[in-house]
Amino acid sequence: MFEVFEKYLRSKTQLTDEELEMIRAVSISRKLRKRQYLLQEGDVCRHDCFTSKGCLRSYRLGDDGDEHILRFGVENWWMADKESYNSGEPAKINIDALEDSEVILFTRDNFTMLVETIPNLRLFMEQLYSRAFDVSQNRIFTHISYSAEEKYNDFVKSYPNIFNRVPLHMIASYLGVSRETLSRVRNQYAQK
Amino acid sequence: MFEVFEKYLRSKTQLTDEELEMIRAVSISRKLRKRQYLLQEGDVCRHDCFTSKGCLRSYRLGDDGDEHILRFGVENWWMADKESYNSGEPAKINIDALEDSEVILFTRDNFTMLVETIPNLRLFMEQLYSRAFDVSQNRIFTHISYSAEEKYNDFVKSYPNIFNRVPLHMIASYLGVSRETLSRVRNQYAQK
DNA sequence: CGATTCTTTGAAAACAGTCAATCTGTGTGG
DNA sequence: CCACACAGATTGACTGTTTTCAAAGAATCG
Repeated sequence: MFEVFEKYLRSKTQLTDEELEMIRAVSISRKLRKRQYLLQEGDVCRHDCFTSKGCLRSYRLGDDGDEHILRFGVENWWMADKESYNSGEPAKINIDALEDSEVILFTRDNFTMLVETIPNLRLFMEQLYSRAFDVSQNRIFTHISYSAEEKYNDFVKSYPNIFNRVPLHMIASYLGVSRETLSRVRNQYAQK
Repeated sequence: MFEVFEKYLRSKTQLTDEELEMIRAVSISRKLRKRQYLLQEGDVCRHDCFTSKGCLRSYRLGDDGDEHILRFGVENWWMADKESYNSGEPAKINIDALEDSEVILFTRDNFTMLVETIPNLRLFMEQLYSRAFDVSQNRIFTHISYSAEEKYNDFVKSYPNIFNRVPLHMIASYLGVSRETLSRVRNQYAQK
């Protein structure tokens, strides 16, 4: 299971075999069944999670009690509640598997040790964080300026591999519109 | 003008006098008149900007041509188009002053030199970035799960110092609702 | 096949946006 | 000091979009 992660790292970084072995040594491989939790609200997020196979999502419950999907994560995506992971506070979000999945986990202590020992890994992770931030900022822009239809089209364009893989009502949740609205938006769009 | 920034750093970090002097040496102090641009769409964002006095905003134009406010920045807040700053690509956003302001600027090269030389500064900036990311993620949650009224109340609660300082129609833009809707929402709320 | 999950559709209600007019306060120039 | 312009906020009437509720039609899975 580590092979996928190793391939990912080799394609994105210039790590040596020794460094990769060091990473492997502290990695934790896990299988997740569909619908299985990786993190539950109230627990502390103790791991950063790389998805080597399958599909995860993170979501948070609203006051009304329904699920609002924050992110999806497929192969080669990272997933964690960074807020809880960094602060040690209980997580406000849940993470679960939408498909049978395989993940690589790292405890915070181990991962901190790795980035402090391996400069190229630190560099890579910093690039990753700043791109994650940019993505987040761009998503805010879509929310304050796009209509439901524009948000859907943008999503399909940006994440074709996710959109044809997760149920539509979850995309609706991710976009912040009702499933009925998204269904209508999409069918009107198909007619054009 | 550097004093405000120095005070900020002293309160948040354990930097030595030598380190602070090193930072000061590469800092650029600028005054901005109200309505003056710090960054215009299409230009490359060459500086990270600390606001020591006044109020800035960043915004991006929609296809329709109107302004969508991404962030406000008052005293002790940082402001930049990180995407352009890191990539060297032209900025998609604008930054301008809502009040006569004073800012401290750092070029990317200088700031990189600083964080690589001063471990405590690096640590502090990393904490800053991760909190900025958390804030960003939480804002996405408000956009997918809150109504206009809830978004307004949340904003007032989270940023009391900004809400009583910038025009209402800009808060509306920030929240992604029309100024008329926000005006109504707020007056209904006042009646309770 | 039966159960569950997912998607679609219709009709009504709630919500938010647009357009236009008015009101308010502020500041500038004569 | 006044008149005027200007930016900001509010209100009303109307339109359009989105949600909600309810039902029914696909698709999937054990």
